[in-house]
Amino acid sequence: MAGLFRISEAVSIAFHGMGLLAVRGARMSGHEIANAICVSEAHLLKVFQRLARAGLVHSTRGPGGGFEITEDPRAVTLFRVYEAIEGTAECGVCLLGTTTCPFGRCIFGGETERMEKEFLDYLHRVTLADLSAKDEGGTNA
Amino acid sequence: MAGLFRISEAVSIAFHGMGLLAVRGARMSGHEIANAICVSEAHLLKVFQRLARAGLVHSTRGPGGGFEITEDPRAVTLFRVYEAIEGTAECGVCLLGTTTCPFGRCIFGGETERMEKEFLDYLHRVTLADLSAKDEGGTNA
DNA sequence: CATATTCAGGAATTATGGTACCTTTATTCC
DNA sequence: GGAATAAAGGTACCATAATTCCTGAATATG
Ligand code: FES
Ligand code: FES
Repeated sequence: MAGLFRISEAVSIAFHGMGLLAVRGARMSGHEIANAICVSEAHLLKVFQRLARAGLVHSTRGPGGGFEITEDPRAVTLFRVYEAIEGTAECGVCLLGTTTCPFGRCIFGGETERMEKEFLDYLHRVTLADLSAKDEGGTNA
Repeated sequence: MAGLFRISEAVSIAFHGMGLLAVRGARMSGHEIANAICVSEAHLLKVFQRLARAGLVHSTRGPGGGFEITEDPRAVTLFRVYEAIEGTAECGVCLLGTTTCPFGRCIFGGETERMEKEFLDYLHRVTLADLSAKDEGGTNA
């Protein structure tokens, strides 16, 4: 049940919701989105609230309202979505903070840093358009 | 301040503490270890309690007591330390659970799974002895 | 045997993340 | 125009996990 990456349910909801919006290409209400991805509507709403504040989606109130992606999905990286929810993701030098270490240098010797960077690069590279492209049998970076 | 990997402070303490014990090769009290790695003594004690229960260290009470590694450091992988603290670390198929997904297949297309596996492999590969070996030739506290 | 030292275990506290509920805005239909 | 309804915004609450604190038990020492 673990999951080695620090992906909260909130981020997962953001990825899935944004991906869905990108595929549909049309405005959807929070209720619709939550139903489509089988997730708590309350939580999804809160997540999209943050996405809206970050400017990644535009929200419209009232009947017929909902959320729509503001930019071209090809221009929106997963990293921006992640950042909107979790705040800035720095991949530090070490797994622990940079507090004084009993070892001269980091005992992980930069290996973990490299792997973190790899994940970060992935988030930077993949866009919402890539996600929807996957659904059409296409390939992906 | 983020850190992409789900490494709690507890695990970080376990890695550093065990690494230190491996380097020293001698019994150390919780107080000593905590001071050496600049970390809450209360928390370290709690962490080592779990390591003791998992059989990774042997604890001795009373004056002169403390903790010592039970096995050859070359035989103890970081994964076993991680597992002793966090419980079994499964790297699931997707970042979200396996609940119904709006997309036909996982939108991450196995990339994230591969990266999780890579990290897991790293934890399986590196032993406490490797950590101390890194220290040879470097400065140490 | 008294006493100091050190870990064990659980209780209390704090922090985080998720949920429920009420408020505001906008549309639609009389 | 006003009432009713649909939808997002915001706040307060709750659950769970992480951390600290406190008391007790074991062991060495004089
Ligand atoms: S900071 Fe201690 S090992 Fe990296
Ligand atoms: S389960 Fe939905 S994308 Fe992986």
